[in-house]
Amino acid sequence: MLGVDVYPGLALGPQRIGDRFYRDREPAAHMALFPSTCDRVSKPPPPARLLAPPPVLHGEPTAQAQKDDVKMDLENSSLWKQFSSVGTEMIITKKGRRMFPGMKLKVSGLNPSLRYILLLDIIPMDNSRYRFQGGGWQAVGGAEDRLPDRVFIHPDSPATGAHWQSRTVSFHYAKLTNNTLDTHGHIILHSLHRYQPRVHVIEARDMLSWGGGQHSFVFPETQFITVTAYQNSKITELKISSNPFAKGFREEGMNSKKQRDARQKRKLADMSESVPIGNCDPCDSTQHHPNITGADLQALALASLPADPSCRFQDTLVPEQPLDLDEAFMTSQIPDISEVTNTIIESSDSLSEAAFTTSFQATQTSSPSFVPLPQPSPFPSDPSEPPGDYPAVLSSSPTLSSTTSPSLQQTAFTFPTPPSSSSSPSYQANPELDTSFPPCQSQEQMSLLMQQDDNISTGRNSPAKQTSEAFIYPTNLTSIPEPQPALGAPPAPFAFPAPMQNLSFPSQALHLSNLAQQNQAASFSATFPHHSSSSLPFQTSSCFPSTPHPQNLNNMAPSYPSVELGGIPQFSPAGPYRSDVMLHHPSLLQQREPPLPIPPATPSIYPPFTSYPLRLHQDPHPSLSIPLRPLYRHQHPHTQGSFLDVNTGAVF
DNA sequence: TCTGCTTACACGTTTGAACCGC
DNA sequence: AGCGGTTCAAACGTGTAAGCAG
Repeated sequence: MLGVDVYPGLALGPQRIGDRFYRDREPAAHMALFPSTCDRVSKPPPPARLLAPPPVLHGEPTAQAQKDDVKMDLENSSLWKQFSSVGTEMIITKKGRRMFPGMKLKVSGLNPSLRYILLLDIIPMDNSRYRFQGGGWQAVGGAEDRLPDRVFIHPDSPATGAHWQSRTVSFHYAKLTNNTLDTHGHIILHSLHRYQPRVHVIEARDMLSWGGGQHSFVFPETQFITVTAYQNSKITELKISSNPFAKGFREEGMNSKKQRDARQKRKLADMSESVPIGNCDPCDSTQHHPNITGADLQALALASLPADPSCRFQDTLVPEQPLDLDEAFMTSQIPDISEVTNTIIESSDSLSEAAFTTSFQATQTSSPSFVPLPQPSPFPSDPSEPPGDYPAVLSSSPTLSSTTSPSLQQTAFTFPTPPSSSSSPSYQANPELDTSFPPCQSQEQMSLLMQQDDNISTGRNSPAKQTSEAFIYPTNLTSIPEPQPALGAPPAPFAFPAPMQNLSFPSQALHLSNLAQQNQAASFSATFPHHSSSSLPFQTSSCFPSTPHPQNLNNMAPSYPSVELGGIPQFSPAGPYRSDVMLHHPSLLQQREPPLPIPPATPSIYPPFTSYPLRLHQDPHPSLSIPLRPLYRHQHPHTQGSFLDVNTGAVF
């Protein structure tokens, strides 16, 4: 829908033709699975029937909620927060570049016997393009057109809940590229844009009824700005110090600047062949500075980091965007039909969808723009001083949108709600976060920090203290203005299990819709300062939203329509933090409350994003996928994950 | 001239095949 | 023959810097 419905140009572009199954490192395994884009363009897909908006749970989770209380922790959260405190940059290259830090996750709450598919997708944070100016990132214009949406399917998918919960789930094989013609299936992003990764857990009950439940997780500290070359030297230092592949660039490494300079000098000397190389070269790597150690240099690098751990990225709400998953593709990923079917556990009461969104908290500013950062002092005098943070880019924070779909009128609003301390101990005051980067943090301390991170990954430490749980917000889903069938249209040719009766099954391949340019419902946004009050329970967490204080709620970005907050109980300032889970269940369809009043539209320099749920689609011709599934598995016994072009089909 | 992107480069890490011993 | 451990080389990942394009 992105390419076809929203960006027709993309659908017809040359990159569409090349989209095929692709397995990384084995480009020979290209297979056409879905009809060509042109074919699908000529044949409008069946309408998508959306999941009902989930009920917002208040208070203690219900028994139903507990039953499917899927949680996800970001295990290397502390590392992410280090980068986020500076302003994470991700290199994107034509050939594709891995993310660093990677997404290391711990999943819990899954049904051990059910199968799940884990996906990673990356969505733009706003409609802005950024430039690094004055030591900070500044929005300098409108974003480029949205590129083909692709998702990365974890190579273990589908696997049982027991499998996912027994280990750390890592998406480090996922690659980012700026090549719009990429045929490797890497996730295509624009340079100098701001993105937010999302992780989706999709239940795959069996071949024909996957998608019984769905959970999406967003970790605000993982948002980043894409670059082709690092702009912020602090990010470079952090990457070099923490990425094992970049060890060569550390001070003690052979590819350090000192060593490189020495090599270059030697090279020049060899070329001249006239000047003998002596041992007195001050840049020679064989000479050491006895008083400067690697720890000192690293400490100096760390000291230059801002003392305040707050995120460099401000807290724009992550726009919910749908990930339409075509069953034809998803089932093609299931290697053993019988095995899957044997594991079916009919649970008609299980949730069918849960959406979790979150946002970075915002500073106390009404500026909707991303202004230059003040240069952080390497030796801050007052740790409590509000950080020189990025003012918020409040593209959709929070959003309130509704659609006028004749068949399913739904309302969605998204707002930050930090989890409760009881359910998310990782949000407790964390000394590690509090101290952030002491000016003279030693290498030993840093190593310990890293080790803690490793311990988290290996489960040696209590994740409750070391990990960051995904923010879970009560989020109603926005109905996607899919093409609706004409009245009296024939019913769908397939009957699905009860939990899927309210799903839509267009013929589109696995599809991540971008509705940013569709008719948008009104949105409102607000800032959620994270250092506004010492009484806020989560102020010590660098990247966590703070309580939506009424004053701050009133301090909304002027470019966004206002909303009557009193009509939204979740904005009650007295409300405690808690992680709410939204469940989609057919039985709740009839219990939907009327949509919230749409705030009056006001001029906005940042077009608000529509709130996008993760949508499940079922191919009306599932047989297409059957022969390809075992074929794929046989050809790719050692999978490293699958990339999927959600517009045209799967690429591995 | 400036900004952003591509490419070659050198280095370190990862991975898997080959080899060896039990 | 099978298994486990070690070694080694190729592939891969990384940041840097020069060069190019707009």
